[in-house]
Amino acid sequence: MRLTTKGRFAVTAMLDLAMSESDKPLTLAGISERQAISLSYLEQLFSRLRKQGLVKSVRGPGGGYQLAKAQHEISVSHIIAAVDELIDATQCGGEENCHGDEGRCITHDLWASLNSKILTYLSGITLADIVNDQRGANKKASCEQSQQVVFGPRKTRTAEVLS
Amino acid sequence: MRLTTKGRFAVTAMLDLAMSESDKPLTLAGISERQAISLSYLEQLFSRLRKQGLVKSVRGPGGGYQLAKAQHEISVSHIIAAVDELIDATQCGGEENCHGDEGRCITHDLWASLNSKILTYLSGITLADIVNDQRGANKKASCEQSQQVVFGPRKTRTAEVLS
DNA sequence: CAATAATTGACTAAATTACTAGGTTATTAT
DNA sequence: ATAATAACCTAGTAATTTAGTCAATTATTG
Repeated sequence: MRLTTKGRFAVTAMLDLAMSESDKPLTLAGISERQAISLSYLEQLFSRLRKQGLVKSVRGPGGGYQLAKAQHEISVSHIIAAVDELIDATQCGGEENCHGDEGRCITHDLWASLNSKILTYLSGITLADIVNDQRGANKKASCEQSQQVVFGPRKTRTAEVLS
Repeated sequence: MRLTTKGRFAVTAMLDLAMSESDKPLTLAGISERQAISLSYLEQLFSRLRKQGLVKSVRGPGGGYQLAKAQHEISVSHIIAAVDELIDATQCGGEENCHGDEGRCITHDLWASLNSKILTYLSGITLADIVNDQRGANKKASCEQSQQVVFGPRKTRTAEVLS
């Protein structure tokens, strides 16, 4: 399980879909504009999301994308796994290079254990959870109050507007 | 908070240190061999880990690295934050592009909220937790506390094996 | 038919990852 | 002292991933 900006884009786009009150499909062009993600990049992401059965598409005028399942059935881990290439956590491949010396793979197992914990955690968070959480605990959503991570040196590299 | 192979390398290397019974420092060459990570790459990672105060170094023969704190004081999020560049979660930079239309930044906030929850979760898992968990000798399950529900109702979905 | 919007594929710049090479210091053992 | 050790540092580089462009095609609607 990786957690990169690519997955963040996908989650953000899916949240955009989830928050739509309309039962009509939303166009990628609209998502692109609202979330400031390039249209072509969204096309790549939604190609994977569709193949994984997370969204369904409607072609032609009035078309677009809709969630293929209920919000509470789509977890964050589903979305991230759909757009990320999956890599094997163990460098040794799991079998071959390990039996030689005993200590070799212990930390691999430790990481795998942690990894599955993270995966379990993220698979327990659905689109419905996030949307409800936001609607309940928020009265005035604006950008100013987006909480920042409080670790390490905050370099506050202000994101350039990369439209 | 990003979760990449780079962070995984760092966590793996720190686990290697954590599992050492010896009170003597461990060399990067040893970690490199045991964990199959290139020595020079480890040097880069440990340079950051040292500057963040997670490890301490001893130079010269018999030297190497040791944890700078107790195992239960070093969380996974500390390690990952130490080696990763931190990026701004909001694309708009926080101010400029947002006030125009209201819907623009809602999902940004949603993501930021999710992001901080992941961070909270990972900061609740320490090296001691992972090592104890692996040794099977844990009755405390200190990860359980941070696993308590932050969102709404949670369906404990078993993690699919995709990593 | 014309406009819309998904779908596909090939291609590219930029960034990040993972690693190599070659040095310099500080410390220990001989 | 000196030689070996191992951290520390700088620069570069190949491979991969990210993020995006461009150009076509296909299906649907009006």
